[in-house]
Amino acid sequence: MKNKIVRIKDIAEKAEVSKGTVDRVLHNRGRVSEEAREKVLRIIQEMNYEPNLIARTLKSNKVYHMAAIIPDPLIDPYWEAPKSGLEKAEKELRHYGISVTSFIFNPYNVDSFLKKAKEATQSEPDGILLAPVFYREVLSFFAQWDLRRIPYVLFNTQIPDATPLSYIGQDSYQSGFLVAKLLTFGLPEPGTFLVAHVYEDIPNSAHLMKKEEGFRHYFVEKKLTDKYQVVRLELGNPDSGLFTEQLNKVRRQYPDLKGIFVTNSKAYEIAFYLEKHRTTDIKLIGYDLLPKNLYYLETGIINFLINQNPKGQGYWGIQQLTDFLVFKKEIQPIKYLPLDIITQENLSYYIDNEG
Amino acid sequence: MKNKIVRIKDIAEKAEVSKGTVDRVLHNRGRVSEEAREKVLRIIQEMNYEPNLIARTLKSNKVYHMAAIIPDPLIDPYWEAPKSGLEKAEKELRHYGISVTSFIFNPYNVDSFLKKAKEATQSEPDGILLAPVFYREVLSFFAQWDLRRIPYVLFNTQIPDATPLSYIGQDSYQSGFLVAKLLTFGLPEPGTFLVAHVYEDIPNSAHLMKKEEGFRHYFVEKKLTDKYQVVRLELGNPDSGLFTEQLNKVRRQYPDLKGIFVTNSKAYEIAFYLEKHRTTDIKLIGYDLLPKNLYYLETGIINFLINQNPKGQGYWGIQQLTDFLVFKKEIQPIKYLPLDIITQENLSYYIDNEG
DNA sequence: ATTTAAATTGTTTTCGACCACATTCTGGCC
DNA sequence: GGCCAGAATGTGGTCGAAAACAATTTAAAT
Repeated sequence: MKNKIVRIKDIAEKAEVSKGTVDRVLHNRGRVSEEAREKVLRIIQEMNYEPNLIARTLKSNKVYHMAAIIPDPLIDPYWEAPKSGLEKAEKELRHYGISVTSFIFNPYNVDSFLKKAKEATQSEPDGILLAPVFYREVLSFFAQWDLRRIPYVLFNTQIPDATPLSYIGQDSYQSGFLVAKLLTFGLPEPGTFLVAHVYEDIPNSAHLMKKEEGFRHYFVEKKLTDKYQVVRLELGNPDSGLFTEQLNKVRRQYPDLKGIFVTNSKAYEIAFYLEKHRTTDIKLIGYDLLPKNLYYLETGIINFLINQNPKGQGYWGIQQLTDFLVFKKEIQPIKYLPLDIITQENLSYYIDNEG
Repeated sequence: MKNKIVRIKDIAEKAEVSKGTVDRVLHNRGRVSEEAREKVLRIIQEMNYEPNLIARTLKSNKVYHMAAIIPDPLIDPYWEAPKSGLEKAEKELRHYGISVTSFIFNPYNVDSFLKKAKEATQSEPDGILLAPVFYREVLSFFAQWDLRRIPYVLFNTQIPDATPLSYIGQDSYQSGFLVAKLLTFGLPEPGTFLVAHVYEDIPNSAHLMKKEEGFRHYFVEKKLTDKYQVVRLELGNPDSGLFTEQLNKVRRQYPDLKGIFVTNSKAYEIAFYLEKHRTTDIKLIGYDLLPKNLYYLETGIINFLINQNPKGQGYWGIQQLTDFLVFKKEIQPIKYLPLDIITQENLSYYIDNEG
């Protein structure tokens, strides 16, 4: 009953070979006779051997350098969370020889991205964690890294034509689908919904389009297209007068506006507008637990937020790279994080909690 | 770049003593001259030494026996998840010398619980994980364990008069509060809500009362008591005819019944009833991602489920005990798990995912 | 049959913390 | 000076996996 822990030595004894031979079989190195190989493999199966990761990492105290290429949190506060997540992972994994260097670029400036991605590549890292916000520009780097056999993990934005070690983030399509459900839940009368893209480079943001697609598809699938109408709006810089004017126009044009779906983390900009215009009958759903969003969630202007768990994305990104490089585990190519539905009432359990 | 990892040997060299002396200083054992002690302590500070946990746990191959006292999954399928969670933790932590023995009792039989709890205590475990479903009976065990200095972690049910190492689970009050929000979200007309306790020993289930309390309090706090009415019902064995009769009676009595809140994982029993009676205008919210619940979530009879993350509760319970016993970490006395809101559209990301 | 290279298998050290054991040092006493 | 207790300090083996290194066996060539 008491399954004692099986060591290489135990296998060696049972197979009547030396531990050197077992080691060679385990790692497919050196030369081993077919006979010995089979016997050892059989006994490994039988005894259900699992290598002791503690001992393994103690021995090979190699240092793994990882490069994290992420946008500047000072420019867009959304990126604070992934950064703190990867820092948390680095701290936990330091004893496994993990060291992370951040390369921080301006998310509104392609050249800044190119420069930092180049620097990161030149630092010859053992692994790369990347938020690929510039769809077109990132492709040539993928080619380089593939060539140099540097594993890279993407997060936040899913890129169709890439074969990263892993993608970590949400299923954008499904998240739009979910938002549609929440906005229509319990609504008796027909009306109009607005999909708002706030201050984004839309052609370069495939994931935002996926969200809209999922949103719209909900109405088709549930046969609600007669009852509800969906319109879209691309909003510019929130600090400009144009922003307000665009929203005014939409409200005039669709007096039966029932809800707004903000596809990125800037729901607070719309909430600010709604508050100023004392509009309380329009439901508002957006993404991410930024302080400004939380403020409007508390006041009730934002009804729900979808938590993209950005901290977790940074954290799991480093974890995945470590699992691959250090522990040689199988990596799932897509790690979808859950679509957490956040409201005033369950908010506190998602803040500064969870890996 | 001076990130070289500091070892005991490095400190010994710098302090011009042997590593034995450094060890004695670190662990306050044996005798060390005041002079040497101070010098070593100073250098430990200077070099910012942190012991290598990997090496430490490799050496000390002590085995920690943990006892998990949990209800029988064959009697109530809810308990499968915690069991699989703690098994997952055991597997991950086996190399740290963690071994878990389960003591499984019948959740509808006090004597069975007493017997198993006694057995567990007699096995002299290094730590205990417990689902304290019998409020009164468990108290004397707490006293025993406190006396014997056996750390115990509670999960699922919070017990007011206990000082466990840690409680893991949800805030029951807040979860009822959240359900009220969801049931009333977007509802224009007034109506009645039913709090249904299905087949439970209510006086002994303080956490279910907490849920009801939170639920009712929502209406008070939001000043909705004029608009909505809340009634409660304690239902017996779902297999009996009485069960159906009770529900029939409630529906006759409150024709404006708008929603039902099932306080435990047995929402599927009510869903079965609603389906049979072709009732589609009553919203239904319950707990936990049991297969039967998921079936009715898919068909739309259950609108939302609150995920209590029972697998995570088992998992984190063992993790907390390990952090305490093996890694000597500080343990937070309450670890509230998030109140995950589950609907058809985000369900898949919560199933068989996550630790 | 002897030599030799190749193929196979065995042995030993290393990683860092820990701990039992061994050794050296100090001061007090005859 | 010599002896000894007790205080202070040093040494070396252990954990399991890994990998460098050493030794042995096999098969082919002369």
